[in-house]
Amino acid sequence: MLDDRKLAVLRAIVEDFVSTNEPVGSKALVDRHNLDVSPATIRNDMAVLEEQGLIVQPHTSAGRIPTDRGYRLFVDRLSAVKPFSTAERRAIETFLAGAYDLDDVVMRTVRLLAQLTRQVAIVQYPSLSRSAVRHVELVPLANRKLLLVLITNTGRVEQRVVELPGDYDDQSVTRLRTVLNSCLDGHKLTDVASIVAELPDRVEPRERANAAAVFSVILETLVERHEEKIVVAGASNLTAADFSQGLREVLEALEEQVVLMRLLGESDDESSVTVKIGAENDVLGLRSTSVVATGYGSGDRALAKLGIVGPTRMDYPTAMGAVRAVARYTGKILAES
Amino acid sequence: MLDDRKLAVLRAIVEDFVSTNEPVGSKALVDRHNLDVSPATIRNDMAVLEEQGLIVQPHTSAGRIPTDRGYRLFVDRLSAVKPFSTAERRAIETFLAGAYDLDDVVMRTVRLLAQLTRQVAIVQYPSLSRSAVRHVELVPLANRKLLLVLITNTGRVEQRVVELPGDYDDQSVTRLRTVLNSCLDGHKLTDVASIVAELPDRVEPRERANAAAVFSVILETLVERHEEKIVVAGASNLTAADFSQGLREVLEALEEQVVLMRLLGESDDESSVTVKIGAENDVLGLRSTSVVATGYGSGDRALAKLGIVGPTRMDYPTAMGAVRAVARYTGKILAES
DNA sequence: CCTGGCACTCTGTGCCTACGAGTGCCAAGT
DNA sequence: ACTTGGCACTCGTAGGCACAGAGTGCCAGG
Repeated sequence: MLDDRKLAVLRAIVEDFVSTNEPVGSKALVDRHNLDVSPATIRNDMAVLEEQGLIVQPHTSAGRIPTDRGYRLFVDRLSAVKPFSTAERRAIETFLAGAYDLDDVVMRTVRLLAQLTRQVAIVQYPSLSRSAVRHVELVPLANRKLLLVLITNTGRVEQRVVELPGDYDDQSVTRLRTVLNSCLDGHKLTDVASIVAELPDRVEPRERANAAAVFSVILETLVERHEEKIVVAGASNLTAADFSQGLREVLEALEEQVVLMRLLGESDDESSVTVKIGAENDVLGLRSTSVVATGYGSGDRALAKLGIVGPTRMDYPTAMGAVRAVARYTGKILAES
Repeated sequence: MLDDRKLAVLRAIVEDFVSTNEPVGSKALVDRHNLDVSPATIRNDMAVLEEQGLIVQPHTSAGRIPTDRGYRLFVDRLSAVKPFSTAERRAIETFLAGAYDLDDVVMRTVRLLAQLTRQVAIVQYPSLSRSAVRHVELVPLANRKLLLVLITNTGRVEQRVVELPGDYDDQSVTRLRTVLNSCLDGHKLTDVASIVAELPDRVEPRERANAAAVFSVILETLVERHEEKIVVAGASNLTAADFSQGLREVLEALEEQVVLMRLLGESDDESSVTVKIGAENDVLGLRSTSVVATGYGSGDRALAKLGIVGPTRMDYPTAMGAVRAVARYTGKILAES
């Protein structure tokens, strides 16, 4: 049904349309690619491709453009991730290596990705739920108030103010700090909930009220407050692709943390680059955009995800190459620090 | 030269143009406002206003639109900040009061401001240089590495990894922590530089190398790293005002921290609302936008600034009212916490 | 100083035509 | 069975033109 030449035609249509942003006709195809057939033959092939729902023509007597399904087939079977040259990879690595703390790593990553792909880049902070506690700190702030600082092995610092039901003295704070550190240190954040549940036994009865307040804030911070932090860069790149009137909706969607989480979160395989095309993103308002994403991490396991958002008319091979390369080197940097 | 009626005409032109986005003609003016004169009279007035550079016509035989100078005069002499109703103020207050830490306060503030004004909102984090040290914490991370955590009285937490030249033991870290806290606690960040300069005398000689590394990072963090953090929200509101092709440049400018700093930073008076119109912002690419900004703080002194960015064609009285109200209540929340 | 009248200058719109790109289909060739 | 050339058909785009409408500037009169 779809022989090799028809697939080649589809590939050519996608490539031409991506680079010119104009519907591509049969004559232009045979000229620009060295297909050894006549335009009429191509037209027949095109008719079949259109019947399959892989391409459409915007209006009668215009060239064809790929549909979401067409892009999907292109990505799955007709294209390969474009690898980066060694020079490019070295540039990426040195740029990221200049970062001096976690915030800076994430910031540099998202900007780099936006610049490389000329799309909107989104990067999720290394996830709380997959990292481990490295240190817990309690800082007396004022009467009946403590600042709780949680430091993870990914260098992330979480802070919350705790309001205590009763007064405290320095000794009790020190004791509590010691208990927390000895019990939580090195444990995965996912296990913290069950550990904290058993902690009250290890605290003197008269201090339990205050301790309980601290414990509940820890749980809130780590468990209930699932909103992972996500940063965005390169929104101005959206103006290049003419979204006619959808631009507003795209910008609005990109400001919603929840939407970004869903965009990144739905992919199953964490180590490879996944592509969601057009309506495959069931986010309203992003029906005409594609998402290229992957997981990244400091070791073998993925800590979080990053990716790009752009028009469905996108240079997928290059975008996938950039996402993969950036994810790899960001993970490397995180592992080293 | 500019009598009362001419000023009233200017005011009417600004108001009409802001609400309709169409050049306003003499006939429409007398209809919509109750000026007891004929259109011809208005035309004469308009000619004078145009001669003064306060209004222009986009093309011959079109209505007039205000120039930057026209808006300037309007803001300075023809309009009053529009106060918010008590209901609105209560809504603002309760919305902000729900925040549970500094990040959340800032996040809520910027979103609120964007929503109230339907413009792009920018909020600067409470400035380091005007707050005081509340606590310094040193956390052993790995061999020859410490995590330095600085906590300010505005609830802001700064973190940096310190690479030490030599090994350390727990005791030396504890001593250093004690010294730092006793010397820096409660001092303004602006004074920290001079205090730190004298600190080496209070450290044992064999620990000076490590201590010096920590001191230099403190200085870097507080002094050299001037990039104050700024958050932006409501970029999608830019699509409502049609910037024709300048949209890309505006979006690009809004992603540059440095540009945002300049936008907010140039106003002298910190307690009142300042307005920069069009080319008064000497930032390239923001020539057709206006900035309405003010300082906000937890007490009598301003800690940082916040404001909005929008097209010069903006409802200034309402925008100024919103900026003032939000600044006031955000400051109040910060003072309470 | 205000007002009504008048001529003038634009822009925007609708309509028509011509043109060109591109297709679909068919009959003929390999 | 597939490919090819030819041909008619469809539509979107661009240019030309006339026309209406909005708005102005100016002038003479109140």
